Amino acid sequence: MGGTKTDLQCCADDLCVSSVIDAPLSEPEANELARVLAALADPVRLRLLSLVASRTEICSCDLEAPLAKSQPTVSHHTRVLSEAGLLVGEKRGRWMWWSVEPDRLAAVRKALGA
Amino acid sequence: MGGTKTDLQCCADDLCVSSVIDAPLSEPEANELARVLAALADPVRLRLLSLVASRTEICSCDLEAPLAKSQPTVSHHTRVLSEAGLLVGEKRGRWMWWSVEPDRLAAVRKALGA
DNA sequence: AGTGGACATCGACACCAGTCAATCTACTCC
DNA sequence: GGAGTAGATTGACTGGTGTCGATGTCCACT
Repeated sequence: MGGTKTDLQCCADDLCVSSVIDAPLSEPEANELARVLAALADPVRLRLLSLVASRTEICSCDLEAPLAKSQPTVSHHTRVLSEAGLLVGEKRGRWMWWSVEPDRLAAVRKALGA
Repeated sequence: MGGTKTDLQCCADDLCVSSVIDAPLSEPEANELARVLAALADPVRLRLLSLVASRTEICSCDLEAPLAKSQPTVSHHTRVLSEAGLLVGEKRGRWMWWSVEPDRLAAVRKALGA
């Protein structure tokens, strides 16, 4: 398993060559962009992302209470977000510290029509 | 059933008061944003949206071939996108003409962190 | 009025995604 | 080493979603 950030990127930090409204998307471009958007298209994950961003760094154990979700559920959502490249985790001691990947979110915005 | 664009908008054209990375989202904000993102999080709908944008206006019947989907499936996807406020349809004669709602996409970008 | 075409709706199917209890793994501290 | 804790993983359940054939509805044109 590992950090499967993305296999289908066209360019370095971009999700597609141009934006959705600029030119018809190819199927691979649409698939990859849809993958990242699907990671964002969940209320719990959006709140999780905004919680991480609000502190620049946060531990998994400090997410359960504000999200009102069980530990496996929180672990599931952090995994989805990190596999989408939106979150990066670093294990320090017993704790997992999460921070946002701002470039990735910027790439989504750009793909959605700069 | 009418154009249920959104019931939870905070401001006029915004999906949330500030962006995801600026402050923790409230649950209603997260729900509404997730709804729009879910409409975008499908490869077929992304390609559909980019097809409509590429011609500024397109008829439903001209979407089946490039998308390689059946007529009911195309109808389903246009419905999802229009209920999310991303597409607007106008029936002229026998044909349904679709165009994009650029403000709505801009609101999504803004919600994703200006 | 009747025919044909464009689109919406319905029903059914398969597949995927969110959730949590239970369990496993790995690390810290005594 | 042993106990306790943070987090990942597994398995099962449930609800939602993409897809299409069949059918319904509305419009245009003869």
